[in-house]
Amino acid sequence: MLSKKTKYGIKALTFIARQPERNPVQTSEIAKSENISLKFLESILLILRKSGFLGSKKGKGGGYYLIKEPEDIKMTAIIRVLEGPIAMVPCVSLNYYEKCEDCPDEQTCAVHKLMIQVRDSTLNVLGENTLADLS
Amino acid sequence: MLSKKTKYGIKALTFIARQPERNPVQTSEIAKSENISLKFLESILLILRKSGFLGSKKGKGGGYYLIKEPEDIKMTAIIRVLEGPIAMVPCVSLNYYEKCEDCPDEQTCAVHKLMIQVRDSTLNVLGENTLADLS
DNA sequence: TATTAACCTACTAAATCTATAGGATAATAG
DNA sequence: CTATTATCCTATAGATTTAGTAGGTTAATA
Repeated sequence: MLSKKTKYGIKALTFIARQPERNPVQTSEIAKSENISLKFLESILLILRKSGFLGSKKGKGGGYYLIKEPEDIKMTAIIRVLEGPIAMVPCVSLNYYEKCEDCPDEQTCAVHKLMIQVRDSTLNVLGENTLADLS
Repeated sequence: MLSKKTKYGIKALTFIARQPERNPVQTSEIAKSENISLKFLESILLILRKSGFLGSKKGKGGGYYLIKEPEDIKMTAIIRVLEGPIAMVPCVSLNYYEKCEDCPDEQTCAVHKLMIQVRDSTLNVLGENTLADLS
């Protein structure tokens, strides 16, 4: 299941991407429009800024704005930052690999084999979609 | 992320499916071989029996056995029983649908559109794989 | 100088996950 | 009939994660 953090993050990014001008959008505006808790959204946008998706401006007329073009932001990148691994088991994760404690041999593990297929098909979808496709 | 419950369940089912004879396999044997807590595994196999994947026999020589042929057991069915919805958001789940509280209109929701694609590609993989493919 | 809005840290309530405990039930062996 | 075996069932507990709240600091603008 996708966490609310990730869900809200994607919604916020598409909201910002939809703006006609590249003017900064305030957190409160997004929170109100998308029915998201203001404080929770603040923390999410902060993560997205720190990880290079957003720029920010303080004070009146401030807010968050996209740093890159929407078509250059893949959904894989957003989800990896907010949700973590895309794979359903750590032992098939490309970016967050971890060995399974219980599993003596990955190569012969049934779950491993299956989850590689799931990962690849998911990566395919998320890699082909950009923020521009969602806006 | 896949829960350990689901992971162990799949491992146990493939273990049972791999048996040369259709003789019952004891929980303790699976637990030992697959490094799974015995009591935890007991509860998992119980679920799998109650949901129609396994039959059981008590007493000496007892254990669990497959009711259907491995090639007739799709991974979608197993995962839905152990993990719940395959979709990443409830609002695109086919078997566990729920409306999102925050979302006024599903049809225009960016997350919704994206997650339908992810769901379909995942369903495709899990629907084409059966227990026989993993054994 | 006042206002605005991002920035930052810490905390908390609730839910979920991963088991564990302790026994009840039913089948088989002797 | 009795002991043994292995499934069956309920309750509970510790750990982790999630989703959010509280309360303030910093920096830009008017």
